[in-house]
Order: sequence, then structure tokens, then C-alpha cells
Amino acid sequence: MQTISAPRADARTPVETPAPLLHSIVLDWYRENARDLPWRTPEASPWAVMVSEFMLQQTPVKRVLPAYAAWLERWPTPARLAADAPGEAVRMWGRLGYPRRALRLHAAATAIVERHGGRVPDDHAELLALPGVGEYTAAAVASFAFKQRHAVLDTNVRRVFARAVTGVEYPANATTAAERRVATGLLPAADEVAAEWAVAVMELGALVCTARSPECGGCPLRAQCAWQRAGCPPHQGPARRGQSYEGTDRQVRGKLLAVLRAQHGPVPRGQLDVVWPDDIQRDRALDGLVADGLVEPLADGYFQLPQ
DNA sequence: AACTCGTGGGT
DNA sequence: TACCCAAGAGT
Repeated sequence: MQTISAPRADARTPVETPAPLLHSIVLDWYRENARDLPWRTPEASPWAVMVSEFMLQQTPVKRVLPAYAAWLERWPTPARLAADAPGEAVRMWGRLGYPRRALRLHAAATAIVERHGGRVPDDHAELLALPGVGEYTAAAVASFAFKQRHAVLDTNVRRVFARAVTGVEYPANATTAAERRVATGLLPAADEVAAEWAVAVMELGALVCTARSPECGGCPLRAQCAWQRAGCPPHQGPARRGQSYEGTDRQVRGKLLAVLRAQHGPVPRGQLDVVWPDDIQRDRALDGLVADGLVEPLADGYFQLPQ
């Protein structure tokens, strides 16, 4: 039986919690404390779940909520999005950040229409083959939208397992094979239970077992948590590389794209030149946007969102 | 495997 | 105030 275990000085008394007990603890907690999120309602279509997952890649729930509602109002199906220009997706993306996600979501909608008759596929491999869908998103859509049994390893789940199972404060920078083994080993046998377990562990990480200041006092796993039993040792090793932003190409790209989003139709270069004083860096950023397909160059020094 | 890619809120 | 961090993906 899969168990949760913590290192103990006395090897004769290992601390192990049977997986079924863990499941009931976390599922009971979830049923009491889950947030009411629109993509979790029974009415949420697989497409709605997919839209939420794209938006939630590196963007907090609070900022996704209004964008999610507006997006689905305008494009309730993949076919409706695919019928519009990719630039409209970039415009609707607004200030969610990482606008390439908007482009990829549009490309995914197009692929869904072309390859799957306009319906979001329920097969994990077919999901994974869609633009912008990686290991996490494929598992998330298969689990949340189709109630399948998959290890869903996002930053929240990885942190919960790092602490509760492995006994360290933070997981490694990239997902490891060991983490996949832990997650798979703890997966409940039944599909629907596994799907609820996945969202429940994620919610625990989002609300209680948070990165900065976890509320261990209110954690249902406190008695079983390996990190807690080890005395909450602080993270060892190099800190995660800070993502500096001020003065980077990313900031310039953001400013350029903001001008293009606000404008309907072609924008003369002069309107872009004013957002950043350094010609070299501004040109590099604009070239990058064009290379990424986020901006279309026109004749006579005009630019627009991709048509 | 390390790096890039936005934006805003929490501490 | 300066960080840190957020349901990652692609290269």
C-alpha cells in the first residue's frame, strides 16, 4: 500500500499514513473549503476548463476571473475562437501577461476544429499534442474536464508533496521523475476520486500550504506532514533565480503590445517609438514580437496585431 | 538544462 | 521598499 512517510531517527517506528486515510483527510477538507470557481461548476465545458487552464498558467486566480468570463462570452466554443483573427485573441488577453498564451490558445482552438471536429479531445496524448498544452495542462484538462485519473503536478501540488511527503520546504525547480512517482503512487484507484483528489491537493496548496507563509496551524495534514515532523527545516540550496523585469526586453515588449492592443488597425512606427527610448532594445523587442507572431509588420512602417 | 516570456498583488 | 510569487510551455 502506498503510504506517506517521514524520516525518523528511530527506524523502528516509521511514521506512515495509509493513502486512503490521506485521501479522506484531503477530500473532506476540500469539500468544506473549496472556492467557488466558475471553471469547477458542472456547467463548465471542457473548452471552458481549457481556457481557464491557459489563463492560469502563471497568472493568479483573481486576475483570471474577469478575463475568463469575457473570453467565454465572446468565444463559447473552439470553433468560434478559430473563426476570429489571432490578433483578436491577443487583444482580448488584455493584461494577463505572457500574451503568447493567447496565440497558443487560438492555435489550439484551430487544431481542435481541424483534428477533433471542434470538440476538445479527452485523450491525454491528443491534448498534449495541442499548442500551449504541456504536461500539466494535458493532465489538468483530462482530470478536471473528463474526470480521468492523472497525476496533476502544478506548483501547488508539487509544494504540498514536497512538504507533506518528502519533508522539504520547496520542490526542485523542475518536475522530477521522483515527484511523478510520488504523485502517481498516491493517486486514488477510481477515476472520479482521483480527479477530485487532484483538485483537492491543488486547492490545499493554494489556500493553506502556500509558498510564502503556510498556515500550518489550519492544515488538515499537519499531523501527517513530513516537513512538520522534521521541524520545518528551511529550504537548502540556491534560491530560485529572481525574475528581474525592470529594463528587460519583456518590459519593452509589454509596452509595445499595449499600444497595439489599444489601437484597432495599423499603427505607425512613431507611436511605438515613444514607449521606449533605447532604439536598439526597442527594435530588438519589436523584432521578437514579430518573430513570435504577436505582431504583423506592414508596408511603410506600420504594424498591427496578427490578422 | 537553463532561459525566455508579462503583469500585478502580497509581504 | 524591493523583492517574491503566481493552476507553465517552448526552445
